[in-house]
Amino acid sequence: MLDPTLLLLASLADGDKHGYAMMTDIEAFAGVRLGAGTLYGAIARAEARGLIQPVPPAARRQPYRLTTTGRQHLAGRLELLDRVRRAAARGLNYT
Amino acid sequence: MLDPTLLLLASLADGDKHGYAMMTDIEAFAGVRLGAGTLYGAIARAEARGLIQPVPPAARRQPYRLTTTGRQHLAGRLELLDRVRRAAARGLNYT
DNA sequence: TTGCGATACTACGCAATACGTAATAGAGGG
DNA sequence: CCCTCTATTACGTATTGCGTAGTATCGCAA
Repeated sequence: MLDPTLLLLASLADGDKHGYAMMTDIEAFAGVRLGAGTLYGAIARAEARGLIQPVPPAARRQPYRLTTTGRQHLAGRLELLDRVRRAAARGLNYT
Repeated sequence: MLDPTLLLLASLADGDKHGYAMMTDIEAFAGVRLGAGTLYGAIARAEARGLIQPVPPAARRQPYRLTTTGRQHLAGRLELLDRVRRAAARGLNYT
């Protein structure tokens, strides 16, 4: 309902992060706490789609980095969402 | 992947519309054409959730209207998406 | 007048995915 | 020593996205 992929990519735009760090970051900026299943599922799918890539792990952590594709995908998605926002603004008094 | 519910609510913010009109409207403002299954499925769910309500039908058309709840839901969702946008802008050079 | 594309929706089924929960395990504080 | 936080894996279910097919009306052009 909230597209965890978008949240995940937005979190990684800031810099490399491992799963749990994304979880807390997303909670901080979006106010939603993704469950483990949701988050790690989305991470696996994003990696399979080439949107993110794993970077050398440290201890129990597996950090990920946005790929160029992922960055483009994120930018495209934000552009689309902005079009939706403008469309909604036609009837909604939303700035 | 694109949350048809958001698109549908954004379309209805403009004024009452029936399914097919939403389809063409959404295609116009977002550039995506939702399949019949996607759209009418999302409409049924949005109605069940009280986000939209049917208004008196004309001929073969069943128009819908945003409820107050739906309008609030849309506004909340747009606000959330704007927070995501700002978060993404931390690392992405996106205006 | 018929044939075709657009309009408008219903129904169905599969595949993807969101989401909750449990299990595992190290680390640090009280 | 226990509890909470960190960090991830695994698993089941329910929702949902999405394609396709089917039905039917309408307008228009050949």
